[in-house]
Amino acid sequence: MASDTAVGELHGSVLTDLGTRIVSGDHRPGDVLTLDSVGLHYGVSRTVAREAIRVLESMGMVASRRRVGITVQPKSLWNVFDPRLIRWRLDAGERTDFLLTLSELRRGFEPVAAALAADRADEHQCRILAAAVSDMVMHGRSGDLDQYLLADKVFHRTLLEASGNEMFRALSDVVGEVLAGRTHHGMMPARPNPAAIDLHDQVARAIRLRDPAAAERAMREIIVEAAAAVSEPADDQE
Amino acid sequence: MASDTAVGELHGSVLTDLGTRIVSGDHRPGDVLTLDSVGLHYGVSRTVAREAIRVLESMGMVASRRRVGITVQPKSLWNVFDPRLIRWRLDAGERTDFLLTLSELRRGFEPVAAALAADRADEHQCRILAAAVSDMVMHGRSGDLDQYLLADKVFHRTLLEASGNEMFRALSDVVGEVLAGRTHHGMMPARPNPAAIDLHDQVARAIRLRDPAAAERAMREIIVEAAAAVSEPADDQE
DNA sequence: CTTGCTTCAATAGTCATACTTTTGCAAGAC
DNA sequence: GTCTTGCAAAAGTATGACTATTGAAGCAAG
Repeated sequence: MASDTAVGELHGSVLTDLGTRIVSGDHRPGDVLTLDSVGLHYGVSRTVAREAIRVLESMGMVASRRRVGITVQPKSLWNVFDPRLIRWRLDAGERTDFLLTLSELRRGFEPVAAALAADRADEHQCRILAAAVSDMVMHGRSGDLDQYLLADKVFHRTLLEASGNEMFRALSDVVGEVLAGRTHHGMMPARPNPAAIDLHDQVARAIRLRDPAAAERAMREIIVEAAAAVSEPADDQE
Repeated sequence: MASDTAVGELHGSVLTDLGTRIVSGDHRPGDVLTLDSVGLHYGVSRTVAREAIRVLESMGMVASRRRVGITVQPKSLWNVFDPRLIRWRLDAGERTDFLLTLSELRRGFEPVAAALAADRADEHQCRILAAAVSDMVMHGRSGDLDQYLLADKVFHRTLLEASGNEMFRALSDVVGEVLAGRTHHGMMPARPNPAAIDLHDQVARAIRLRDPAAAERAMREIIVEAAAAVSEPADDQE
């Protein structure tokens, strides 16, 4: 049955499809499914349907009750930090709005992560940060936005790692998505703002010099600069 | 056998017990289970065992592979923002360390949430904030720490709600736990610092006056004050 | 007409079993 | 020593039967 798909992880595909449909508004809060309907729809056994539903339930996206069925839950109950859910929402239509939400989140934690990194980063991490900045300078000059983005991601990921706080580390992908979203949605000047790169350099230096306050301050300015760049997209001022 | 869940939710109790055991180090990363062993251990069918494992897998805590079994994953792969996981870790031995991690997180996002709330809070939320502050004053004077904690929680929860950012809102429970942890671990002076209460008042006022910068600044000072209070526990200076 | 009780049926929850698929490992072939 | 082959362990899937819960309809009493 349904053997045209890669066998061995049926529950996974059902989960992904159901999750995507809920996120995209295909199934709306209050809608009711049943195990049988799910099994029938996807051509899978109840066993598989149950496992997919169980995971969605653990993400707060559905609730299942006897005699009633499986109810899609309101957004306010979702585990919005679940990486899978974040992925689905980025892939769905609300991408731009959601990127804004994630940006606000980033604005909150990244400066603090920088401060912590200034206390805790090791030699190796400091070197990676410096190298990333150097790459940003190079690819910023040449105007290679893809390579620039890559270096930018390495910088921020390393910084969050160096913060020594596992919660911050877990948000690396979020920051990566925000950065990627910016470049891939024309919210980036054709040539990265040298001032922004300089701020990254300041952060890296402050971390190496074990100056939390300076690191936090510079990181905060990075975020401010990014927000400003978004509001006035292609305004060249270099 | 973790009977905190009623019958009819066997998978839930298995899940809770397994999760707790993993968090508490009873099962360590690299350890291998099998569905049969789980089923046997808890006296449940493979179906139920599978569902519990599936959820743990979705939390990044285990990975299951054919012919190998179910492997406990290293901490670095866990979905550390999952509310259930947070609960388990708070209940387990590493409570104090973990509260510190959460405090750092809070230090990051709560000032930003305050700034956003200054833009977005509605009349009703402003009133709740003011009422919470007033309660804090009252119970702070009378020295009723439990009631004080309650008002404090309401304040912060309302503020995060008012931020209008669902990610921040989802962290309400984390902040609540941090606050509760502080009072229940003797990290609180016998009588709350009046300066701290005044800072809460400043935040509430700044939000009502639509002054994001002031709200953010005052909230940041609240966090600083809290950190200072922890480092010098019973040092009365009122 | 309203209230409360009873019955019914829909639906999730659980279990046991049989079968399929993948894959680590060991034994043998070269 | 390296490659191939085959075996068995374990998860993945499917099915059917049974249990438990519960919303709702129907009925009875006030």
